[in-house]
Amino acid sequence: MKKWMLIDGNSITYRAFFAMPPLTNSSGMQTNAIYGFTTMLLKLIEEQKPTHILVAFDAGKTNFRHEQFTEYKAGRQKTPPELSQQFPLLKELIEAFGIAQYEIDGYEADDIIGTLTAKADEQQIETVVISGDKDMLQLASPKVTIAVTRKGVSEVELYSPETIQEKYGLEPKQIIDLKGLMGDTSDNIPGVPGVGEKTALKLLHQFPTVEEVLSNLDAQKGKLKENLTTHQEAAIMSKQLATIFREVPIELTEDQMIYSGYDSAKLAEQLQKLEFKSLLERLDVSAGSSSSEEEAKQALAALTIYNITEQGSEGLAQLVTALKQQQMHGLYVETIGENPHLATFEGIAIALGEEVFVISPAMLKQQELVPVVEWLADEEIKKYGYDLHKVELVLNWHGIQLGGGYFDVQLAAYLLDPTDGNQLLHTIAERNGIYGLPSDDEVYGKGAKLKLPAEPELFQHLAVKASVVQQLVPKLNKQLEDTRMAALYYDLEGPLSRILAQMEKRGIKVERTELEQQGVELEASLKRLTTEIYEQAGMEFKISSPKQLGEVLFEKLGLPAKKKTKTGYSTDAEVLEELAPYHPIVKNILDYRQLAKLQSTYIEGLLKEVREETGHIHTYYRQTIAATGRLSSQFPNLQNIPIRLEEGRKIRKAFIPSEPGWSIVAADYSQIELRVLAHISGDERLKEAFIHNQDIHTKTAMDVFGVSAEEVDSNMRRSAKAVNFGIVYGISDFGLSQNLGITRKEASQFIEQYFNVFRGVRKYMDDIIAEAKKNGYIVTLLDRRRYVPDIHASNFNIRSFAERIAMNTPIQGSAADIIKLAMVKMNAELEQRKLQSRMLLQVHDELVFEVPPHELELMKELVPQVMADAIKLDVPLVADVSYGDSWYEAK
DNA sequence: AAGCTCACG
DNA sequence: ACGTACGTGAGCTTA
Repeated sequence: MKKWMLIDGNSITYRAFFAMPPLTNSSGMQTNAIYGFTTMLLKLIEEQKPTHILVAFDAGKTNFRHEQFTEYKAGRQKTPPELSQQFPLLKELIEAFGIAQYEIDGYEADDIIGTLTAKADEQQIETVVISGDKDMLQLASPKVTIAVTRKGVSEVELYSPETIQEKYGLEPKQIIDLKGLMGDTSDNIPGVPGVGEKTALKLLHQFPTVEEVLSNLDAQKGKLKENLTTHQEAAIMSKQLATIFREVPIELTEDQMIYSGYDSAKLAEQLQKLEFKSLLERLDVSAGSSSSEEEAKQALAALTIYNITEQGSEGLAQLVTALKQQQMHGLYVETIGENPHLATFEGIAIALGEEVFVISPAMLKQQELVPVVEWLADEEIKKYGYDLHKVELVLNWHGIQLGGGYFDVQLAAYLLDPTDGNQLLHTIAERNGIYGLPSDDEVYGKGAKLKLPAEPELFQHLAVKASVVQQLVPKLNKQLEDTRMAALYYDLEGPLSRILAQMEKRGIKVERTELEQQGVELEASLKRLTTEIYEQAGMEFKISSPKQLGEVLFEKLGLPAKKKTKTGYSTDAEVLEELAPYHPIVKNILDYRQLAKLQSTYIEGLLKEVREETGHIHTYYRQTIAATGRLSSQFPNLQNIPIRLEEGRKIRKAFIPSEPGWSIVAADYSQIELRVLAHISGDERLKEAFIHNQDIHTKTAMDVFGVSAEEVDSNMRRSAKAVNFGIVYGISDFGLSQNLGITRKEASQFIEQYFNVFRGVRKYMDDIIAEAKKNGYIVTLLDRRRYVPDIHASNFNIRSFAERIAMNTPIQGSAADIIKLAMVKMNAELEQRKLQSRMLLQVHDELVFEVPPHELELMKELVPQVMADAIKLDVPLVADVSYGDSWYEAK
C-alpha cells in the first residue's frame, strides 16, 4: 500500500537548530540542525514506513503573501548564519538518502505540501505530513495525518481530524479561522488584538468562521466587540495569510517521490563529511536494505581465502611467488591480549588483491613457510599493516622477526585524528567508507566472554581484516598528504615505532631484592600507621576507602568538610593537608596514603612485572593514545616512577644496568616547554631569557614584580613558577588561584602583569585561539594536528577547556615532537657509531640509557648534544645529563 | 565499570 | 554567573 510522507524542511530544520546542542564538526562548522533533522527522519521512516517521501523547502525571499501584506514575517529574527550554513549540506544529505526534495520560487514549503495533500485527498492516498508548525493542521483529513514535532524534534504528536476535534473542538479547516483571529507572532500575522487562543476558540465555537463571527458582532460585547469591529480587515487578511495555498504548479511526478532506500556509498560520504560517527555506525548496523553497502560486504565476503594450515596447502606456492614480486599487500597479524609482551599470536593474513592467504602460527614454523618468514623479516620490503608496533613485539617474542619500513593504518589514523578513540580497525574502515568488517567484540566477544571462534570463522575474519588494511592504505596515505602530515609519519612516527619496539623488547633490569627489601620496611611502617589510625579513630575501618574515611573524619571526629565529590566528602591530599592541624590522625592518614601507594603500585606492582627468567621489566609505549602526541607507557607505566619525594625516589635504586659495570645515563631537557613557547610565540623577553640561559622562574619573577635578581625571594619565585606552569597549561585565573592558594582576583592581576611584560606570549595565546576557531584545529612544530571543535561551544566551560587545549597542545605537542626526533636521531647515532649503549626509556622530556664503561665519556657528551640539536629553534635547547649505578644515582 | 586518589612530565 | 589548570596509567573500593 502506498504511503506518502511530506516533510516541511524549513520548519523541521529550524526546530532542530534550536533544540539541539551546538554540535560542530572538526572544521568548526555547526551541524546540529542537520543532525537533528536526520535522526528525526530516520525515526519517522522506521515508524511510518512511507513508500514516497518529499522534503519541501521555502524558496525565494518573498512570496505572494508579501504582496498581500508587506509586513508578513517581518520582525522575525534573521536566520542565524550558523543555521543558514547548514542548508546546503542538509540538501546534499537528503539527496544521498535518495529522498526527493522540492522548492519553487514564490511559495513556501507549506504550500507545496498543501498542494500535494490536496492530491492525496483526491486520490485517497494515505499521507503523513511532518512539520513543527501547527498551521499545518488545516490540511488534516481522513487520509492525511499531521505530525507536529514536540520536545525539539525527538517526538511527534499525530493529529487527525478526530484529535483536532477533541483538542480544539474545530474542523481542520477552521484552524485558518483560529489563526485569523489570534494571529501568529512568529510570522507577524496580526490577528485581532486582545484575542488569544482561548477567546478565538470560544468565538469559533459560537460561529464557525471568521466571516460569520464578523457578521454577528452583536453577539459580542465590551472590549472584545470593539476590537473585532475595528480590526475586521486585519482578521480577514490574517485568515488569508494563514491559509495554505493548495494549487501550486508543482512539476514533480509521484514517481520522483518514491523512496527505495539510500545509496550507502553516497550517504557514508556525506555522513563522514559531517562527522556523524554514531549515524555511520547505526546505519551500518541497521543496513540490509541498502544495495551498495551490501555490495561492499559481498566484496569482502567474495575474497578468495587460502587457509595455510598444513603442509601442501593450496595457495602456498602462489603466495610465495606473489611475495617475491613484492606486490602491494595488506598484512594483518592477530594477537590476543592487551600486553604485547604476553599476548598470544593467532594467525597471519596477507591480502594480495582479491586473494588472501591466512597462515596458522604452527604452520609458520614449517620448512615450507621459510620464504614467508623471510619476507616478514626482510628489511628491504615495506610492510602495510595494522598496529605493527605491537605486531613486531608479539612476533619477536614468538621468535619471528618483522622488518621493513612500515605503513601502519592505525598509526596513520591516529595522526589524522589523535582524539578519535582507540583506532580500532573496523572503525577506521567505516570512517573511510569500507563496510562489512565486523568488530572484534562481535566476533570474539569481550571481557570474560572472549573466545576465539574455530579456524574457518577465525580465518575468514583475519582475511577480511587484511583486505581492509590493503584498501585503507592508499586512502590514509592520501589523507596524510592532504593534511601535510606525511613527513611527520614517514620521518618520525614510522621510524619511531621500530625504535620503541626495540626498547620494549630489551626492557630494563630491575633488582628484585632491592624492591623486596623496601617492601618489608614499608610493610612495617604501614602496620604501625594502621594501628595508630585505628586508635585515633576509636574504631577500625578501611583506610583506603574514601567513603569510610570520610565518615570517620567528618562525622565521627567532626572535622570540617571542605570539598565534596560527586559521591560524598572529598578526602584528597589537598583537603587532608588543610585538616592536618585539627587532628593528629590526618597526618597519619597522609603518611599511610603515601606509603600504601608506594607499596601497592610500585613495590608490589613492579615486582609482578619483573620477568622471572631475565630480571627485566618490559613496558609498552603506546604511540596512538595521547591527544598531544606524547607517548604513554603501560604494563607497567614507567613514566610515573616516583621522584619528587625521597621515600618514593628510592624505588629508582632498583632500576639498574643489565650488565655488570655499566652505568645508567639519563638526560633531560631543561624547560623544554617554555623554550618551545619562546620559539613559537617569538616573545622577545622570553627568548632573551633562554638565550642567556637564565633561571626562567627567577627571570619571570623579576619581570613580573619589577625587581632585581637579588630582590627575588623564594615566595616570588614560587609564584612566578606557578604562573609559568599556568601559561603552559593554558592559563586561567581560577587554576592559578587554586595552585597558589590566593584569590582569583589576585591571580587575575598576576596574569595581567605577566602578559603586560611578555606581550608576545599574550599575542600567541590570542592568535592560537583565533587559529583554532578559523581552522578547527591547531598544529605543533612538526605539523601534528589536533582538532578542537569545542572552541565554538556556547557553554563557557566547554569553550574555555577547548581554548586551554588550543593554547597547551602546540606547546606540549611540539615538545613531544622534539624528543621523538631526538630518539630517532639518537638511535641512528648508536647504530652508525656501532655503540653498545642502549636506549631504554623515555619519560616525556628525559631519555634513559644503559652504557658500558668505555662509552660513558662519549655518551655523556653525545646524548645531550643530540637532544639539544634535535631541532633548531630561535632559542637554544639544553639537555642536562647525569649517570650512576642506578636510575636513582643518575640525578 | 565507575569514581576516587595519586604517581609522573 | 559559569567552575578548571595540560597530558597520562594504576590500584583500590564500591556499585
